[in-house]
Order: sequence, then C-alpha cells, then structure tokens
Amino acid sequence: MGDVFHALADPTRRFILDELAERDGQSLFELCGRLTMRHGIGLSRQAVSQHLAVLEEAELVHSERVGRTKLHHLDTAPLCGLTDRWLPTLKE
Amino acid sequence: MGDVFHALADPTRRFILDELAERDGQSLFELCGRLTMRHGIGLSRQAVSQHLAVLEEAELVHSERVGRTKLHHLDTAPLCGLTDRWLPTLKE
DNA sequence: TTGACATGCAAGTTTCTACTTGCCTATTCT
DNA sequence: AGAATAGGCAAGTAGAAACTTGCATGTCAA
Repeated sequence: MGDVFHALADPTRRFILDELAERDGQSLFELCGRLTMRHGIGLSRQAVSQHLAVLEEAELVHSERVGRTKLHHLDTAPLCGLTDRWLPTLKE
Repeated sequence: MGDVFHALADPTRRFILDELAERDGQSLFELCGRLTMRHGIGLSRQAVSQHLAVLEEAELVHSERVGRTKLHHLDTAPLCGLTDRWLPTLKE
C-alpha cells in the first residue's frame, strides 16, 4: 500500500495514469509519444518503461503482451479507500 | 498536490498521521515516544521533526507554538478528492 | 538568574530515485 | 533470411531523501 503512494508521488507517473485514464490499452511507444506531445515530457523509452514497472508494482497498471507490443491498462482499484484511514467520518 | 503524495509515500509519516488521527495536538516529544512505543520506530527527535516539516509542507499537518512546546494538528482536507482524477465514475 | 526542558538550525553521510546509454531478444513484414 | 519494429536488461551517474550528530535558541520553574 505504501507502493501505491510511492507510485503516485512522481509527476510523470501521474501523467501516465492520466493518459491511460483517457485512452486505455496504450503501448510503451504510444505513451512515450503522448507524454512528449501533450505534456512536454521528453523522456527516453527506458525511463517511461521504468515508470510503468513502478506502476505495475503498485498494481495501478496491468499489462498484456500482444505480439511484439505490450498494452497497458489502468486499474483504479488500489485507489479506492486509499485515504479513508485518516478520514474521521469513516472511522467506525 | 504532488507534495501530498510525496508526504504519504513514507511509512513513518503515515504512522505520524495515524497518531495524530487518534490523538490530535501532540508535541514533537510525544510523537517520538509514541512512534517508538506503539510502532517500534526508534528515530531521533530531529528525524521526526523533519518528517513533520514534510507533512506541514503538504498541509496535512498544522502546528501552533504553545510556550516551549509545539502542538501538531492533523488536517485531512488535502486528502479529500485526491484520487478522483483517475476514478471514472467522477469524470463529469 | 541559573538549570532543565522543548525545539530549531546546519553539516555530513548513506541510501535511494530518476534517468541515460549501450547492447540484447523477440516479433513482424517483405 | 534479413531488415525494421517493439521492447527488455544491466550498469552507471547525478541529484534527492532520510537520518544522524553537534550546537544554538527560546521558555519555564525554582
């Protein structure tokens, strides 16, 4: 669960989640391109790949291999109730 | 807003929030003691102080000086709607 | 005012994080 | 088969983060 917060702590990773929220199932190359075009983030392919690995570790992103590409899917489940721990209205 | 995620990314800081959620208005010394007693975290006073600074930066904790002590208060406001950005049910 | 207590400030160290570069593997197309 | 495409692996680097230690500041109580 700390993994989820750690994953969300980086702005680039939050942009990646934004991208997948808008268009699910993107490949690594697609994400690279769209991060550059739409968010002005000019990172190497490997940098983005490493960010995706962190997001997968946190289970915020799942991936499937399709031929020579790998499609990435957003999973918002780990976000639900993430902060309830400290919200007094939900204590009991 | 990235500050909030960054602040939450550290387990010690999450324990501090737990402590303040349970008993609001603790001093630095109280927090040090309770972190050690209840969570097994034996950190120096300065380490805890630095964690509190990070939490204050993120506005998750506010503090007031009272005589020679400083009391810390939890503020859950920054947590509200933190993850809505990616939750599809709230898109419009 | 002097001593004890609660905290702040400033270096300094070690560990982690983000990113890059270079090379390797696997799949598709011609 | 050979070239192009999509991605993976590994080592290296620069900067940030987490902690520590030592000293300074401010407050209270006798």
